[in-house]
Amino acid sequence: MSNNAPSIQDVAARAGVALGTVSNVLNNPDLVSEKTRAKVQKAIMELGFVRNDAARQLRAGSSRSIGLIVPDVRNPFYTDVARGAEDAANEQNLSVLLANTDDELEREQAMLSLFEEQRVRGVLVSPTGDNLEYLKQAQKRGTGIVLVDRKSSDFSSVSVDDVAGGYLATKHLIECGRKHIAFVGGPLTVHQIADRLAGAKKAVAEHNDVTLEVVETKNLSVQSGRALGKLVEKFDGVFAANDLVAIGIMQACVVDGHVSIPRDLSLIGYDDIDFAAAAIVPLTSVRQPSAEIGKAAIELLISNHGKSKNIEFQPELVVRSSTLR
Amino acid sequence: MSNNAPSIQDVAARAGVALGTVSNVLNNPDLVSEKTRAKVQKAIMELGFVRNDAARQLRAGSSRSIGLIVPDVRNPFYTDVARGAEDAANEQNLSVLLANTDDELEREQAMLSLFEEQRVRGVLVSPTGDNLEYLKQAQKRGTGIVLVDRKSSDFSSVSVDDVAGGYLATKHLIECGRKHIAFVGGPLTVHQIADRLAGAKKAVAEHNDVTLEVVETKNLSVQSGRALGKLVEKFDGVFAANDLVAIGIMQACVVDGHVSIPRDLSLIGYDDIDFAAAAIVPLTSVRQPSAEIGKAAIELLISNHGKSKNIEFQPELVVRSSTLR
DNA sequence: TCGATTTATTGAAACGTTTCAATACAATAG
DNA sequence: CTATTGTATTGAAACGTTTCAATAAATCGA
Repeated sequence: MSNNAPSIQDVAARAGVALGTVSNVLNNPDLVSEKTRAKVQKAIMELGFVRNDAARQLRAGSSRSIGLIVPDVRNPFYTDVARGAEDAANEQNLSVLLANTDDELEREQAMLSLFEEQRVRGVLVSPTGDNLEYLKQAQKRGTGIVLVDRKSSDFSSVSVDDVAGGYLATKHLIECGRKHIAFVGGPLTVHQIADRLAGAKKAVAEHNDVTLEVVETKNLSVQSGRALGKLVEKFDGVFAANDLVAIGIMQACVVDGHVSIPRDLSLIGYDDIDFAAAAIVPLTSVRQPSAEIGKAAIELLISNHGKSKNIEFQPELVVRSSTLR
Repeated sequence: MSNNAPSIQDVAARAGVALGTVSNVLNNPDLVSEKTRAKVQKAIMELGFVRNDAARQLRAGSSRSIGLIVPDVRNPFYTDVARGAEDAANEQNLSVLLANTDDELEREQAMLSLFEEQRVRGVLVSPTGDNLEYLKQAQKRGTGIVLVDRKSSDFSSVSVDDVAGGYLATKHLIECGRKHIAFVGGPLTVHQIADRLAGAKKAVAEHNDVTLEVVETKNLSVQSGRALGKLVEKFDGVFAANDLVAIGIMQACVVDGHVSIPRDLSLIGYDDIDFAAAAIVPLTSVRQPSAEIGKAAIELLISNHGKSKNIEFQPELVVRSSTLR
């Protein structure tokens, strides 16, 4: 930015009015006579005046942005959440700024600090780690925090019942007649993943001829799934902790060639992203209402008057070819 | 944010030092003696002080954020670009804030204004429309602008030769023996799409027994592709303007059932997103170096001293099953 | 015509930082 | 012991808005 951007003062001088009048044109146009308003507008145009938001915020105290911190922008689930949040925010004339942490706690904290320093209206965050202490600190300082895709009694939150989702998925595999099931995903320290696994264990526990094995991955990317390669051959059913991993596994099977889905292997994912339906073998998945999650989170943030509130959606099984018998 | 967040003044009082010293602890720690620094740090902790970025920026003039405006966050191509940009920015201790416009010019302008008012370090933008006038205005006002995935002599830019890409794709279809080719995508007012079409026309013009027909869509989403349904039956080759549309078309064919890819129809997409390789039929595509584009754009923005500079990458054909003969 | 009311405009004060010239103090050299 | 240099600390000024009490101008009623 050039060092001498025109200020409200400059506009006032050029329009031949007082500085307060320019401010009124900007913020309370109906307090200003039509004639004066026109003069000021003209001066604004001619000078190319752009309001300095830093000064505005400093004086007015509040910002019109909301921060959204996600662990992986490349996961369509999160961009779907973001779209839902955006739509809800735009209705209130607020903007959503998206920040990516790449699963790194350090970046998560840096982004939170950035948003706190910017005094955003609030922050929606899908925390990657298990320690929410620093989020509590932020909340204590007065920053509105809403947890997304994660539940905690200390914050408002919008989540999906991941235990139920894991149970649904695994029960479906069992109903397809599968006996040797693998749960693929990680790191297991991630809450959502641990919950999905818990649900899976619950379903398996109801049948004493079914086994469940955990194959932990570094993260939930297509690459992680693909890297497993033949590892899946010893199983007849795989529950992947999200669709990206499932798609990766599917790619590995196709390259390998001699594992056929769903004949040799039933595969189920999680999230039901748009691409699940378009996969090599259309992927059975557990649907989370992503856009609604984003929308609900914004509403919670805006209406939050002290009390924290937890919204939990129920997941839904979407059966496609990858688990047909 | 609670109305009375502690200020530097409060910290100074508590630590028993002057306000300027606190500022130095924050910005020039080596100017402050170890003893004093410790006292101040302690006070900061105890009060839960968070620097007010608005005030900081107002006085210091510069921000540490860069805006990135994309037409569609749900298109993996753009999130890949974002990741590249982020990585490059983080190296310089800068943050990238992502804004989505959903192909709406109005939102594009609103987001640009937001970033301008925030006096960001610069804005990377992949403009949706054809009229770049308002971007020129912003540039004239002093905001650093770098065009992404779009070329113009008025701005620095990082683009890919879309005419060459369109040519590559179409030539490949022709080499597969296809005679009745459809170009699917839209709106054609979008520059990239028009260029890809131009490339396609060029390739077709070299053969007098090949026809090219344009099927215009409202946008480049999976839904748009899927909505076409049987429309594609009259062609034996389809060049989709991006992978999302191609995947949608593929879904429609699979549901329909009696169009087989690649036997009846050769299908090629554009962007080579991760999911292309994982599609029902692995999708041939034209690869754009997305992360490199983001990285180059940041570097251009940072090093931009007056002169505008255009970087153009060359696209690359990635052949998969959807166009095997 | 005059006071009362409404409407439009004014400009000083405040927001919380960074900056920087001024000052205080400590260490060193002669 | 003084002069010089270097190191730490200080606090007023400035950044560009919004806010708001005060004033000016216009309108109205009788």
